[in-house]
Amino acid sequence: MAQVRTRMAPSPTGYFHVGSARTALFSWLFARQQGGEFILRIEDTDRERSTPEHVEVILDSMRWLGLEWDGDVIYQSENLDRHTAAAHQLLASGHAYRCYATTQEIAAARESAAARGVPSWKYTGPDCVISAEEQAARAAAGAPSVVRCRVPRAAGRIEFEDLVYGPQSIDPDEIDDFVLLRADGSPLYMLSVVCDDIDEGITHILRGQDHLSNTPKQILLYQALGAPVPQFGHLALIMAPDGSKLSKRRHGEVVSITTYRDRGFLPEAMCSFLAQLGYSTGEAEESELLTLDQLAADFDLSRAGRSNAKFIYDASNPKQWTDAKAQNLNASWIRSMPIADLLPHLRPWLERAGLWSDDFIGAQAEWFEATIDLIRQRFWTLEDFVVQGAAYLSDRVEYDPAAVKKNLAKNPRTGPLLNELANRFEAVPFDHESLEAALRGYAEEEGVGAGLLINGLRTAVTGYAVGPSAFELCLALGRERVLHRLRHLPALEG
RNA sequence: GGCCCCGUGGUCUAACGGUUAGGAUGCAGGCCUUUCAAGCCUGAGGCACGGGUUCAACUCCCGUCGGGGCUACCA
Repeated sequence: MAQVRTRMAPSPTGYFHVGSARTALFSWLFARQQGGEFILRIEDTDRERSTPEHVEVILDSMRWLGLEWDGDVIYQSENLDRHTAAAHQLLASGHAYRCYATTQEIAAARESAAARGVPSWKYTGPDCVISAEEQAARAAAGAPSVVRCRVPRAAGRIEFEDLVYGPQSIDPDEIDDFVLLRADGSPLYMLSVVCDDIDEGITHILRGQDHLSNTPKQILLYQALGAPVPQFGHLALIMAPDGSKLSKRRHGEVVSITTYRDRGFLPEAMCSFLAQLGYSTGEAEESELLTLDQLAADFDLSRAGRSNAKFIYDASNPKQWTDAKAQNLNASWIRSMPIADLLPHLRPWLERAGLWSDDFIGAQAEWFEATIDLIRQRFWTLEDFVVQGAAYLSDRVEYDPAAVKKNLAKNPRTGPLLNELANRFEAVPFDHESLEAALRGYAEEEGVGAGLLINGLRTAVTGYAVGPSAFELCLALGRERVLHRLRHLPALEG
């Protein structure tokens, strides 16, 4: 039994599409589950778009997601000679032929067929548009020609078993004698993919459902080339909220994997989200927070859905910039994963924001971890650690205007009360019980609700209206910072 | 237009001939009360439609409608 080998074959477009990421994920999981290999091939034959930068985006995205590939990255552009050689082999074996009809002539034939009421005209042979004599004349005159695949129309329907969609059966008369080589001799996608997949020994091809109707043509090519036909598995597509195809052009950054990385997503969250789009993790799974290893362990293509999944977001609402479920999963991962696993993801963010200290993994490690654990319970992205988190990890406080207004500025007494609260805090042991007793006692003394001071305290020392329990966070912040911030409140306009 | 694929609450999904159609997310309300984009509880919300087959259909068949893909000398 040959070893399973899957591949991901993206073309460098300048971004890595979430749908591509999902295909890559499924291919990776399948290979992993089968104990096989997963290959990455860059389909860089479109010179315009294939810049090194564009390739890097793909590699970065794949690495970030944790989808490491086996062996070196393969570049399709390096195999072009083999693709044209394959076309010549097909020409020699009679599986392909030269076509001298021009695109205009073919279009005209198609139109007139439509005018005659022929529902679907196909290019079905060398002389279906121009006569054999004319072909010979053009050949003799050295006219340009393309190489077309000779679709075996008498061989009956083309059949295959799709790993996701089940049995497929296509009438060859529904397929044109498709072009293999352009007039300039360059190979087309249909030929190139098949050649590369044969060369790389790909056994299972998982890709978007948009390739389902290309499959019969490719099967024909495998057969004509005398190669074993791999197994195909097509994955339902990810659609935009309005049901249209998700595209960078129309839908923007939300479709790009690097956006998620840059906005503080955890790759684990992205993978578990992608895995749940159009796929159901087994009933045995209690949690939706599955790691790649857990996902791979019982990966089963039969649980892949056949209907397209919508990706719901609202570009006009900052809180819904991407799918709510994705955000929820990210928050869940951030809040529940072992601190030790979270740290490697968090550290670069803190470093970039100038919030990192080596003491966090040294002298202050215990405090640091406890603090992270405390504040992450209400965080949604890694970015939260450097915005709201700054107040806990440094002397920097970012005051949220709405919070200041609500908890500090609204009641004119708040400021002075908090200033005095600093003195009360200074006079007692710095522990939860003492602080709470001091605050409540002071509130009673002044005839104000404890809530006024508690909420004011939270905003004064963290900058935000929401966060952990006020006393707990004071302990995390430490005596000096709390006292200092209570004595140096932000400007209270309005 | 032709060929192909799909159709369970807003969204992601479970149930594969007999369930009060389950879960998640989102939404609404409540609790907590010192906050909430936290936590806990409750609630509203679904089998696209019409025919069959069957004692019995979300589950099987046909049709309709709806959505999507492909239909290039793009990938």
